[in-house]
Amino acid sequence: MSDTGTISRRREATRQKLLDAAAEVFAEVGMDAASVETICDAAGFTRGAFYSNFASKEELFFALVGLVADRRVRGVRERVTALEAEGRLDVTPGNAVDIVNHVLGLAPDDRFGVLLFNEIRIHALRDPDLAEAYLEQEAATCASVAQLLDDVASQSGVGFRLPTRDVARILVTSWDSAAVRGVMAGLGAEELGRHIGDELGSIAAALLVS
Amino acid sequence: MSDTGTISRRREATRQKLLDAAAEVFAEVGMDAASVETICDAAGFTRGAFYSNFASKEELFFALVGLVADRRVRGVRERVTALEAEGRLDVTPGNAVDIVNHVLGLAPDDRFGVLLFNEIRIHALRDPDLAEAYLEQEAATCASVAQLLDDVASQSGVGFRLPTRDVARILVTSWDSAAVRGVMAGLGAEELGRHIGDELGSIAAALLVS
DNA sequence: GTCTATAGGAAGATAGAC
DNA sequence: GTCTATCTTCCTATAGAC
Repeated sequence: MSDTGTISRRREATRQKLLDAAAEVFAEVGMDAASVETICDAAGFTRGAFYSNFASKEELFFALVGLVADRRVRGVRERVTALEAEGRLDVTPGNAVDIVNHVLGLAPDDRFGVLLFNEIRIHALRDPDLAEAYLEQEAATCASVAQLLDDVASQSGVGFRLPTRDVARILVTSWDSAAVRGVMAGLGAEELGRHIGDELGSIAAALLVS
Repeated sequence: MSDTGTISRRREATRQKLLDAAAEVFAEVGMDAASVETICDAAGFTRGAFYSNFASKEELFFALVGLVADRRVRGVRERVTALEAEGRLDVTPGNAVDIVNHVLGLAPDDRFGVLLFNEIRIHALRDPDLAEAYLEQEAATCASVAQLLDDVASQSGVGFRLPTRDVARILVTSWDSAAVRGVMAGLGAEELGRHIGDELGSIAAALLVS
């Protein structure tokens, strides 16, 4: 049992290292341009270990998409719950941005996350299975944000010009497109965060009604 | 001179066929997964003709990006000019959508355009040269839409809750994200158009103030 | 200008050693 | 479980025929 556990754990660690390395490589050059060997080099293994853990590059990509989607949904959910647990939330045109930014915050400040996310997106556009996972993840994210907006609105006595569900969708998609523009413009981490904040700020302000 | 002209024209036609075929293949499987041979097959040529016209797959991709960006910018500009030339424009929460939809309308209804556009986008995220072209194209598109919004606002005596430049950006990016969601959901041409219209409609309505 | 033929290399995947 | 060796396939790019 100790043996099985150890073996299993080592295998799991290898798998994880391969997934992490793949995430980086996929983000940097894209899934199609990434060779299995490059991924293995980055993870510190050879192709033998790779094929002992994954049937193919595609299978690894699918697994990775599941992980990323899960992490994002769970992360947003946790941060929303944490914020709500803190008690009363003041919302103003000013800090609404920070709140959304913080809640979505999975890599708002780094190029890597944006690249990986958009790599997944383009493949989801072509593959029905991935599309389903992508849409589900986005819907879950928006639902969490909408819940936060509801909560914040009732506590602060403010309202929105649209159903919170729609507001959430606008904020989430605007966040993404602002991040894309920021990365393309070559912004660094902190500039990227500020840039996204600015864009979301004006939108949130316009949709808020007190 | 007739000979030179003919040869030149034939060459140009071949180039164009290759570019069209490449657009389709790139949209369908992505630039990295697309082989030169697949593109040639789709265009009705062999690789010899390909390399006589382009130095590499990358060069063709760059040329294609330029074409697509140009066509989009010019198309939007022309439709805006045409609309303004028609004279007075009534804008209401209802038809604002149709106007934007029509103006952006380069392939609002087909999967192909959305795929190609997003394929360009992901590569622009990784290549500074492409990024510049992409951002320039987006800025030009937004500027045209903003100009239309200005015009429409002054003629209809309505206003927006944000600078028209920001409104334009929100509409353009929302249009894109709605299109992506629509394609992922497997919507057909007419459904896709309606879906985008619905999403933009509520946003436009919320940002409009009379 | 376009085609056929081919060189040369890269990448996915497997089999067996350790 | 991981590594080395290898098979096989596919692709880019070129050279020369037509």
